[in-house]
Amino acid sequence: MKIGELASATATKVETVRYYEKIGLLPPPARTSANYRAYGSDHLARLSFIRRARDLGFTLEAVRELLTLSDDKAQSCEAVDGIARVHLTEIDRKIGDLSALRTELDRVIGSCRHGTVAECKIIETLAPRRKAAP
Amino acid sequence: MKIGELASATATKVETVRYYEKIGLLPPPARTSANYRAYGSDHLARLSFIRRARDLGFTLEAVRELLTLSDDKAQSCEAVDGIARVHLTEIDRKIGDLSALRTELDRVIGSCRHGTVAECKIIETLAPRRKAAP
DNA sequence: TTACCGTCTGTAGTCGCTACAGACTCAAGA
DNA sequence: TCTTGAGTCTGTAGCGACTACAGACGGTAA
Repeated sequence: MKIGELASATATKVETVRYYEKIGLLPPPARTSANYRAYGSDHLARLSFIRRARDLGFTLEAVRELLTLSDDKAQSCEAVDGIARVHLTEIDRKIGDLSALRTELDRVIGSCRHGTVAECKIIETLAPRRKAAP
Repeated sequence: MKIGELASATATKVETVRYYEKIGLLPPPARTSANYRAYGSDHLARLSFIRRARDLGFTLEAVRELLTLSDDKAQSCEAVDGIARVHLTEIDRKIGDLSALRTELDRVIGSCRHGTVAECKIIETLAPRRKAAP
């Protein structure tokens, strides 16, 4: 299959496929006589793996590790589990951060009395001239 | 005050302060005879504003808008409120995405039977050879 | 044949910094 | 006085994960 077909089969942009090849995540495929990339089902499987892992928020570096690990079928999957767990912890941290942020931003917005900028509580919160009431 | 003082007063790195100047977010300050940047309280206030807005997750472009708006004190603060609300929506979207991701990743990890990679459910989920049971 | 895709390579841009390299200025201690 | 060491200067390159071109070539249908 050609790069465009592979790309649409995996919901990836053509440029991204070439990028993955460039950084060594996807092996260089054979070429047609016209120098077009010719992919097989192994490429499709590998790219699907990459995209799925990316969708789950793994970094490309983590994806690279997962790919290496998945190549050694006899090995214990502890390392795989470890990577996933680290990633889960990271996601929990991000959710926590964003939730705190949300609360704060909500408070800031809630204080808006829709007057002029001079009396805008949002601006005031961002740039406290004097200490705001606690 | 010198750049290092300004930086530590706002919990910013020196390089970041210079970066903000370069992209026009912070006006170029006066210079000492030794060509050191010499900041005043206006710079401190403006950088504090920037940092606070950044802490709340606004992009630099949004910060730029907020700064422009906050300069016109007579104007209605509707635009300010609007930017904040758009940002809040964005945060809600991110939290939703991450939560869905968390559920999915948790499911994937929960399926790990700690065997070999060949039978690893995590890898299997990422690279479904055949359709997995629903 | 002409139009219009798709593909090729290579490079530069995105965001928000961060990390150098190599030169300077300044203040304090021996 | 000399010498450290820390701070500052400019400029450039790097990060992650793409994305967007430019300019050339290939393939196909009307």
